[in-house]
Amino acid sequence: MSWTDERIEQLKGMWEKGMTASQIADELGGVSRNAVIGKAHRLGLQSRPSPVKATDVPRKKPVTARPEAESDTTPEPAAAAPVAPSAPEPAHAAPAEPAPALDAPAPTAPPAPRIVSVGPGGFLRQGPGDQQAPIPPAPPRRLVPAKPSPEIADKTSLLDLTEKICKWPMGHPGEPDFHFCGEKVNPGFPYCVEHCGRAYQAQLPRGTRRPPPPLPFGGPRVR
DNA sequence: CCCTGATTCGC
DNA sequence: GCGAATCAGG
Repeated sequence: MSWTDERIEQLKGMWEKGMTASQIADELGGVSRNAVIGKAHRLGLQSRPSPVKATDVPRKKPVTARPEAESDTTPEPAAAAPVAPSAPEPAHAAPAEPAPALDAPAPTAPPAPRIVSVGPGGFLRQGPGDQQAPIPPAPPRRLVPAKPSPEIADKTSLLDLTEKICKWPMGHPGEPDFHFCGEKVNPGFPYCVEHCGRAYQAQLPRGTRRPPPPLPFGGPRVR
C-alpha cells in the first residue's frame, strides 16, 4: 500500500484529531502503526501529546551503534547548550466553531476556560453563556455505505448548514446522497442532542473496540 | 503484559 | 521514502 495524496490527507487529519497511530493505521488499512508514525514524522507532523514523552529522554540509545567497546572519553559535560526554559505552551486554542475573526491576543490575561462540569462522555460542559465547542471537535469516523437513505430528497446540504442545525454527516462526502443530519442543534454544540451523544464520547483507550455504541453507519471500513 | 510515540537504519 | 525493529515510557 502506498501513500497516496488521499491517504496522506487522511493521516494528517486523524493525526491532528488526536487519534493514535494504531487507530489511524487501522482506519487507513494496509499500513502498520509504525508506518503511520514514520510517515507522520516524515510529513513534519510532530509529536502531539505522547504518553511516553513525559520525562526528558536525551535519546541516548543508538540501537545499532554497538557501543560495547566504546572508549569514548568525552562525556561532554558542559558542551551541550544550556537549554533555555522553553516557554510553556499557551492555552491550546481550539478554533473549533464558527466564531470568525475576534483576534484579541489579550496579552495580559489569558483566562483559563471556566469549566463548570464534566459531561457524561468526559467532555467539558461550560456555562450556557460562554459555551464553545469542547476540546476536540467531534471525531466522526470513516463511514461505510451501509444503507442509502430513501428520504434524501429533502436532505440537508452543505449550503444549508447554520449554527442552528446539526452538522452530523450522513453518508460520505462526494457521494450523491451525502448530506447532514439537519436536526436542531444542542445549543452550543455543532450537533443535535442525539449526535452530541455520539460525538463527544471520551476516546476509548483501545481495548474497547466500539461494538456497543454503534457508529453512525457501520463503523470502520473493513478490509 | 498491554499500550503509546520516537528513532534508527536497511531496504 | 518507506517501515520493521527497537527503544522508552505509561
